[in-house]
Amino acid sequence: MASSEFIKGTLKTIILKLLAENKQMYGYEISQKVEELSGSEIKLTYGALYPVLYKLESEGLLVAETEVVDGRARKYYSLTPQGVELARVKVSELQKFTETLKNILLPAPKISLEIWGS
Amino acid sequence: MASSEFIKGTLKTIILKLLAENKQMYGYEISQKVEELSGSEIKLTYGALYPVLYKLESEGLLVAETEVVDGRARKYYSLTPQGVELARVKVSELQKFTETLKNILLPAPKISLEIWGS
DNA sequence: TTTATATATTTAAGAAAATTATATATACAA
DNA sequence: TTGTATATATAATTTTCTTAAATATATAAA
Repeated sequence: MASSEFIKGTLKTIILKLLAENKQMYGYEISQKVEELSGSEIKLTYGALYPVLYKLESEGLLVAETEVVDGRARKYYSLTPQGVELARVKVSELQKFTETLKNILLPAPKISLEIWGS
Repeated sequence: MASSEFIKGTLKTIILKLLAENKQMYGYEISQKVEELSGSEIKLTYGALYPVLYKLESEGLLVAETEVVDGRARKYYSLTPQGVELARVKVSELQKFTETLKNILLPAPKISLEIWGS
């Protein structure tokens, strides 16, 4: 599983957003969903995904519930009220950040004196 | 100097972009420019900025030239041809990534059966 | 039947990247 | 002489991610 170098710092927010949207998801499902939504551009590594889930759980932002489906164990995660609120804040912050980034990455405005002079 | 957690992974690209745009900049100037362009949202820490500049230099992506201005030393950096090319590629990749992120962060489309049924 | 593929979680080891903190040095204004 | 702004450098630490490997089940193909 390869991934874009740019996810760094955004992973937690992406996970919170997906859980806010879907109420209940398991780890594997989250990684599939991110791949789908990104047109295969972003592929979460499990080594990154699961530790983030455990950390969010330890911080009381989500709760886990294990179920056995088709003979395989699945751990469903869902946001606590604090998790819902953090998702709201983080998504908003990240949206603002991407707007800022856009401004920085915009081609430099080439102000031509000839326009002003003509 | 505090900073948004989201810069992680984008710092190198931001620096390359600014240098591609301005031909010649020194470290302090880069940090000021990022603060200005981001409306003070992003504040680079020097502990992050300078090591990135040294690494880019060691990779042959930029060259440094020290000048003394007003009794203080300044190190001006400018891109090599390889640096110019990498800036082009990285900016393009990051723009694509922000578009992808936007799609993920978009509020979930709420498809109502009632619309289809009415 | 055994091989490959897909599903699903866990975790260790290491690398990369950033934060925090500190040091050094000059100019200038209060 | 004190504080603020300018300017670079770097060490120590922490965070975060990648890479890799282990475990386990279901199912389809060969």
